[in-house]
Amino acid sequence: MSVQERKQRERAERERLIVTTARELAEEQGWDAVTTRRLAERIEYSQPVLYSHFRGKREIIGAVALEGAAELAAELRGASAAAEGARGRVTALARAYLDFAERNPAVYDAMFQLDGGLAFAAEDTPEALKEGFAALLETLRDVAGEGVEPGRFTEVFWASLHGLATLTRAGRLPAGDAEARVELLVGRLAVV
Amino acid sequence: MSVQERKQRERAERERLIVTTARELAEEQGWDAVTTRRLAERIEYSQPVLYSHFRGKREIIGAVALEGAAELAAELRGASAAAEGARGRVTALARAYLDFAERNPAVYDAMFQLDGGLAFAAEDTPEALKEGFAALLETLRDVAGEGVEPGRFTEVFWASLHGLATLTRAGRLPAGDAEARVELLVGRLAVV
DNA sequence: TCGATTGTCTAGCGGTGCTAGGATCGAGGT
DNA sequence: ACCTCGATCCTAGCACCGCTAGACAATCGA
Repeated sequence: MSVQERKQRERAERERLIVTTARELAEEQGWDAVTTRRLAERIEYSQPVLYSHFRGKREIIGAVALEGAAELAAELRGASAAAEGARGRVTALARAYLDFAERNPAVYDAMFQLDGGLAFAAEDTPEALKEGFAALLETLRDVAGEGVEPGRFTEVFWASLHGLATLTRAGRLPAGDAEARVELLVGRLAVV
Repeated sequence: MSVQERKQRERAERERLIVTTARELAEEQGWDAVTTRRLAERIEYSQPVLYSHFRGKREIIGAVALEGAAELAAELRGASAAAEGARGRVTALARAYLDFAERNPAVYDAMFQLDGGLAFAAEDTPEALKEGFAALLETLRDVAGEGVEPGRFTEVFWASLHGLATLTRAGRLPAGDAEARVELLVGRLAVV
């Protein structure tokens, strides 16, 4: 059965190749440039092989989004763990979130702007997405304040970060004062 | 010169027709359904006439966005003016903003999610967009708090609203608790 | 060694945004 | 009243998109 195992492994590797290539291409030239033809050319296969791994382009975006969600969750946890004090952890968390969005705009788009066919806030929400929310919740629960549900507080805090991330990147907010906005946001929302 | 005037008027009317039809179609079936062919068919002209009014689809989206921005600014001013007290005005403002986004999802997308080719936070930012920001600023300056630049506070507040609006509509946040989130956000951000 | 299965490709479908070039029509001058 | 000519609009088509059917080659089990 070693042959089948090898084939299965090669197949899995190719699937990884597709996802990472899609991500690279998206980061390089934006998601508009990620066409099935270009993607196929980059991985040096024909278009139809993409459809033997994924149902369509949407699912490829979803795979990139999932990969990104896992990374984001890990970075958030790392940033929070490295900081001191409740307030310090929250600030580090917010910085890490915005930093991730800025360093991986295409991945961030795949997660939150584009339709990757992923379910949110539902039963069949993929584990990686729940992990991301959980990573936020763990740190934010300490600063939610009296009588405020940690989950709800996390939603609001997350939404604010998301708004800052998207508006900044779209040029809707002046790029320079990002740090000042974070300070203001954390200072007001977090109850120390 | 009456003939030329009539033609000019008819041309302006047709341009209005294009924009309102694009908006209708987008609200009905989403922006993906707004193709130049469908749009042309609805206004009962051929495709190329669209390009005699707009440089391309992007500019049509931009025109819808501009129209929406003017409406949003007016609604925000109205809501704020109808409420009592600094805190009450801010809450009314936030509700009005989120309400607009929910009632006009396609227009909101045109303004903030899609590329309408509009400049933000720059010199050549269209008047309607500045008006929208100004409408927020007028009410929010009263609750920015000591030593906080009203403009920066408005940016943060706006970003939070934007995050709530987009995440809620994309199903990323549970739909039911919108009001509770607004209360929490306003209660924390606004300094009364 | 041979049939079956698996894997991959070529070619093509209907759709997209956008444009070139020809037909039509009406205003203005003679 | 007619004719010219410019503005206006449409037909047809380009290159590209996501996606798929069907032909073909390679590999496996008997």
